[in-house]
Amino acid sequence: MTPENFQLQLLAWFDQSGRKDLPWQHPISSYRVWLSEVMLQQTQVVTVIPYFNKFIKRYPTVNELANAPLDDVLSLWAGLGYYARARNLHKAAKQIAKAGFPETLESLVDLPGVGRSTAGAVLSIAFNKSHAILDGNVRRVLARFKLIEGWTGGSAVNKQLWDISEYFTPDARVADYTQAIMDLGATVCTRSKPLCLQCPLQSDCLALAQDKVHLLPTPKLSKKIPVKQLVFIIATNKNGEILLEKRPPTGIWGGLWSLPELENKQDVSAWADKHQLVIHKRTELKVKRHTFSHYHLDYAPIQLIVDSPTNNVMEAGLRIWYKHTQHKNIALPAPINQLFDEFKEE
DNA sequence: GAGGCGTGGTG
DNA sequence: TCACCAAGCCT
Repeated sequence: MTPENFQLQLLAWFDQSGRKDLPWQHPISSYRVWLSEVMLQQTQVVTVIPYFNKFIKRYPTVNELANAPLDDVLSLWAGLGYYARARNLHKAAKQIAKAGFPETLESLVDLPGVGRSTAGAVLSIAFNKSHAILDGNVRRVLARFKLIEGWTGGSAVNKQLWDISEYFTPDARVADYTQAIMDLGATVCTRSKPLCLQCPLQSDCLALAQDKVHLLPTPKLSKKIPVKQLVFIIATNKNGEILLEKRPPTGIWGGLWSLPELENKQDVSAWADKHQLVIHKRTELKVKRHTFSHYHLDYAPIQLIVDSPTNNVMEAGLRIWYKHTQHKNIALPAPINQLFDEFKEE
């Protein structure tokens, strides 16, 4: 199938069945497309929509995002995951505010958090410039259409797919084309139960012809992920406030606020002594599991009712007493938020 | 190249 | 309950 034919079929399908009412499509701007593409990294559309709307409401322009404190940005991002994206977004916004919005592949990839595929998406969708993308949807569509076997993350297969993606990317109507091929992957050429009978490319799809659609793209060999254990301290003072700690700027939940952590529950009293807290009551809650992409976390919440001396100066900026029943404008990891929600019900 | 980095939905 | 998955990027 020629690229022209491929594009024609895809665009005709898009005009009929593509998604044209996503929040970042009205209106289209470089800032809105960039923001949405970063949020959509490894994240589904339905999850992103409310976060995108919150961000646009709070930060209508990139300048307002650039001038916001990182803590505020993280608090809006809380729950969306992969928090390096928020930290990079903020850093990139500052660069854009100073130097203007980049309009070339090289300058876009220079932004933190923007790789080749995100850059291609911004250039094609926001500027209608002819650049290819290779996200999960496009990988799946192209791997099937051209019957490319082998894990698509491997360098050889990866290069092959980029070449194919560039080969099919048109000069005209690139914005629609890019949206079209992603939409096709998201709604027709899905990982499980693909709707091949509705596909505009079915007549030339090699995987369909050989009945190998369900085998492609080849999944990565899965490894067993480890289990880590720790104790979360829920220390509540007489004002009903809970002690929170600021996490390091990088690593898991980087830059967010979380509960103090201990390796095991024998360390609780030593921990309390260290922070000059007198324990009045101690309750061990049921162990729960939170699963990350790369490990399981089995955490045992231990609730402590404590007295803390007046003027108990916490390390500046790294510890706070937090009223979880009130304002929520603080960045908490999802499982911590869930834990607090359970408390509120009582 | 391989591993770190979230979360919620699904079968 | 559990493995797997979804619009990747960075080190």
